[in-house]
Amino acid sequence: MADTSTRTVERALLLLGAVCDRGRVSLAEAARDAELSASTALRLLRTLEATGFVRKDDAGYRPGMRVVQLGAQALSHESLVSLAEDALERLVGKTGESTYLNVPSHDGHGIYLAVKEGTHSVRHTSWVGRSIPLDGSAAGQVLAGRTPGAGYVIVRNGIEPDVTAIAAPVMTGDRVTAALSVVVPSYRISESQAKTIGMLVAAEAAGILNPAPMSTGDTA
Amino acid sequence: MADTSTRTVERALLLLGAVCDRGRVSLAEAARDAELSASTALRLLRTLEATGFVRKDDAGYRPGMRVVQLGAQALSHESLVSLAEDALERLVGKTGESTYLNVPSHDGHGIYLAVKEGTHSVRHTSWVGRSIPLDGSAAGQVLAGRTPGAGYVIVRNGIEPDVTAIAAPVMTGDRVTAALSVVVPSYRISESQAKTIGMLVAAEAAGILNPAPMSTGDTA
DNA sequence: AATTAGCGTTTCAATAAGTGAAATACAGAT
DNA sequence: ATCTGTATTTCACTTATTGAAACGCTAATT
Repeated sequence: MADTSTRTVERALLLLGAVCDRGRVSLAEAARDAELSASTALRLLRTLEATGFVRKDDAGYRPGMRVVQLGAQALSHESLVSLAEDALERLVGKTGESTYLNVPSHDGHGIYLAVKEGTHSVRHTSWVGRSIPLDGSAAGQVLAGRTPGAGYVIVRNGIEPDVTAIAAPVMTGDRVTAALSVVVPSYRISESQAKTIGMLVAAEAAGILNPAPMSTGDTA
Repeated sequence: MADTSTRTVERALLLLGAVCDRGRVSLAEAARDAELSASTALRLLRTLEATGFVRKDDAGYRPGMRVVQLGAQALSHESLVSLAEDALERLVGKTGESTYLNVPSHDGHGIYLAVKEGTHSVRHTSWVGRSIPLDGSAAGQVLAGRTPGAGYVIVRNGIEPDVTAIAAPVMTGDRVTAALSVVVPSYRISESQAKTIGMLVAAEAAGILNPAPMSTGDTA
């Protein structure tokens, strides 16, 4: 078990994660986050800096261009979107309603990263990349980490009148990466139907980054 | 200065870059790309895998969720979009036309990641996140790496009739990260005007990830 | 069928490389 | 003037990384 890991690299990546999580950290904070001595953290952060994965300014360390670049590449290529599309497809199949994948964008907004339109002739419509305010939307609450114990959020007639949005978090570890949501014309859905869909969405959302158990194990 | 780096980490990040660059690599390819011995590459890739930065399937290694996650975070926070917005602003200022930042999306499409509308009352209009086919569009050619020596691409009446698109690549090293484009109603622009704008766009695009020398230095 | 070529993987001894406590310097708060 | 927290450097210790070599495997090649 121990020989599969490379401690130095693990630590560096941990540090990178800490920097990206917080957006901006001081050396001491990062070191505490990653449980490293200041000197080690400093050395590793410098390596990350030299490779463009973090940038340093007066206030501390911040995510670097390389992260953005690789992230954009990966995000584009497939990954999240393609993984989510399966889930979106299934949700449309089961509900007939329009389904969306949202990620946080800048400044209190999120964007629709993937869209799968519903099959009802009266349905909610949006487009990939549309920006929505996080405040007051179901997806927004989810992305803000304010998902109640049930695992999903229902917002009736929030930002958009006449529609009910049901969203659940796509998690990576304990971070919310994206929100999966179903948006339904309010007149068509009862409270209990909404809850049923909520559980559906939550289940699909949970499966996106934690793929269902497969036979291919990491037996090593 | 050289001792500020941590070789193991550098190598791991190099490997990560190789994986993300190609989208999917075999161990041997990655090892060659990073100029590492197979055994070292394997060990490092396993660490990256264990931390979620790469995933492994039958076909090889691919970018992992962590990359997507951190990338999305960083990308949202600011970085590419906010950096590009300066350039977009300047282009609108100089041309009066709508300007866009495009990144490759999945399956032969790209999306508008940032938009700055022109000031003319008759102007091209689109929205953030709109998906466009890469094939036949100026941005598409740029994103596909098919930018001619001039450094920009002009497409007249391509996907959308009546409009002329002028795009240039946003590079990171030798990779195309995004495309910066200006879209103009064709009737308003001559061939030579298009070329002038082309050079403008190319210059702005070049500056986005290779910021121009500024007075605000990182004096360290 | 036998052979070659390439890949993924494991092993292991050599040593290169990372480690962290301690010391230094600095800045702000008490 | 003292204290607390930070960023940084140094250095002896030794752990953890390294890469050649060997292995088993699959897919072309002869």
